[in-house]
Amino acid sequence: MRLVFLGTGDIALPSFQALLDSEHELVGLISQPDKPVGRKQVLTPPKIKTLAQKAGVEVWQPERVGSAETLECLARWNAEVIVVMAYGQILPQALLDLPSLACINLHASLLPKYRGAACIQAAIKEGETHTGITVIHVVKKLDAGEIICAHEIEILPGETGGALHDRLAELAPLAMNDALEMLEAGTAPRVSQDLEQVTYIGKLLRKDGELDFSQSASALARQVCAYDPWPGTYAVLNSGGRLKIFPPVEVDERGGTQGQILAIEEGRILVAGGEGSLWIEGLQPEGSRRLLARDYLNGAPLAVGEQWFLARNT
RNA sequence: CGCGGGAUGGAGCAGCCAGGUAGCUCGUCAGGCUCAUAACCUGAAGGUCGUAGGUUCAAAUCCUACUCCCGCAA
Repeated sequence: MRLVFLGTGDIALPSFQALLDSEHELVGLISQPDKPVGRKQVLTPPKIKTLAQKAGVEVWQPERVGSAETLECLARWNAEVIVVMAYGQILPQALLDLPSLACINLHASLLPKYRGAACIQAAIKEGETHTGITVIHVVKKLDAGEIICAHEIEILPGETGGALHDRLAELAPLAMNDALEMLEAGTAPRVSQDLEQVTYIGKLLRKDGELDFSQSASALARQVCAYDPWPGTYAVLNSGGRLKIFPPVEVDERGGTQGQILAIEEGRILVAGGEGSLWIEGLQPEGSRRLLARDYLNGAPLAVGEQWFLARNT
């Protein structure tokens, strides 16, 4: 089939590569414009753009995907199917109508749960045991289209958002190929999403990584894992300032005053949450680099019983 | 020129403001204690104090420039 790919995020890389390696004719890539990245704000192209250019696939990076030029470009490419994954803009109806067969989206959750941007992290944070890639028809409403197929994987204990992201990236081409085969054969199902089950997850901000120690230790642990490496999690120190917390963390049954140090053993620090407590092993003070709790303790000795993190009453 | 913190033996920090003997908690090594130990005791090794200039009798400390690391914001 004649295909066009819309994607920006790294999670789309394996799927894009799979199309390059396939029998299909990949005629173009639409990706977000190069963006300034990091502290130095260096203008960086999306990796998928570099990959496309190496493979000799035409690339188009519009500011707005609904622009007249973009629609002209797409019309010229004349795709049968448009494949979208982690593109980062809402697609206008005019664009959805262009492909002769379908415009499909690879979404990194088991829809209808976790529509939206931070679906991978949400699945871990909410304590799901499974997640996956869902292939849907793109409609104007975000992630609301009919389902073609879904591939499921188990979320491993203690798995981080980053690790799950990478596994879902590798899973995506399998789901995509299934969907493309069925579309080509004309046997693709169109299953409506159960509206009762719909949840929506917006973009994550750095601020979402703040740990609230009135939450149960298991909820805190899931948050730490889910938000690694982005947006990361931090605790607000009782003395002011922030301390980043990294996985792995371990839940303990012991309880105490929220934010209080209950024990220091084997280079790990046990802090009380709203219910149970959390063993912390990796952390990073402001202005410093990432440390093991063991090393941190050498320079900033903490005592058992000390109120380390701010207790929240909410 | 977006705002801010930092660079001191192998690790994490203090010392800097009010210049004058290199300090703390660990680690390493050796010895001791012990049935034994990651525990305890004793001792030792290990540092051009990020780089380059400047001020001074004297600079980790004050001044200037630079390099690198990090937090926030984007």
